[in-house]
Amino acid sequence: MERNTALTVFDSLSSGVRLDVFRLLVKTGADGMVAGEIAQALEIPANNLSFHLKALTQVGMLGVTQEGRFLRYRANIPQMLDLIGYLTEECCANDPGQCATMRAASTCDPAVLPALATTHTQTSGAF
Amino acid sequence: MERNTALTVFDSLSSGVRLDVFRLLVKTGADGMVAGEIAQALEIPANNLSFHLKALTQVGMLGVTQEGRFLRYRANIPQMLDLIGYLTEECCANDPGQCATMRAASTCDPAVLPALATTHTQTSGAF
DNA sequence: TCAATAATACAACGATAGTTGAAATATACA
DNA sequence: TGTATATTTCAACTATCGTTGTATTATTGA
Repeated sequence: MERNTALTVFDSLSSGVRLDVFRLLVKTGADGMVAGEIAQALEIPANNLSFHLKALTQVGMLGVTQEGRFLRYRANIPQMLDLIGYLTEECCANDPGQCATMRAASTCDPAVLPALATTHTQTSGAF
Repeated sequence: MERNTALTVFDSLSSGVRLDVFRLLVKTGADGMVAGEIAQALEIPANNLSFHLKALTQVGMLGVTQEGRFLRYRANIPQMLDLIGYLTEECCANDPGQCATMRAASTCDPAVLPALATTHTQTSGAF
């Protein structure tokens, strides 16, 4: 992923409305949701939601398909993964052993995620 | 991770300076870097860098330790993992099979990352 | 103690983002 | 064709962010 893409994506996720929308669509996966359904689920005025859907779509985090007079939005999971890859790039260049527990992150398995916070300890003790 | 924490973290990563700083410190891992080294590496005026270091520290993405008159900054890797977990939460609630290739994301192994973009295809064909 | 260095704090300016209300486009159905 | 619905577009206002220049704090070493 290019630096500027990552910047626009992070910016797109720094709004409460857009973060809620994206996470909702991550959960629905390939099914996606129609704009009206999203507005109803998150209780956001249609025009305001439209503003944020456009922003998310322009940065590539959402895809759209028309269904009659409805617009169906879907999360762009591959781009989300690219973003994660960009952020974690060379994260353990100096000490590969430090990264052992990071391998399991960004998983869909809820059983794996809770363990991360406790198993991954920094050697510096700064936190 | 709480919603508001995720928001402030995403906001902190939506600035070019801060994204560069954080990625640099991710690479140095537990060693971290002194403020002056970061300023030199990224060619950023000291006062401006200080502004962004403070922002990153306040949202918990960086940790600081004093070494004489130097301040050493380190990336908060566990929080980065929490953020990734928050973003990808329940990402495949409806179809666990879709998530198979996502398991490998957020890894430190450079051999794994390039494969993600090609192996993970959406069933919708929207992208 | 005094000078030099590392880093932060403050003030001010210009630029950009988010929300709201009103209007417009486009599709569906009678 | 005409009306209702889904969604977007536009204008305007407020609020917030990032950079720069200047001043300040804190630590080191003579």
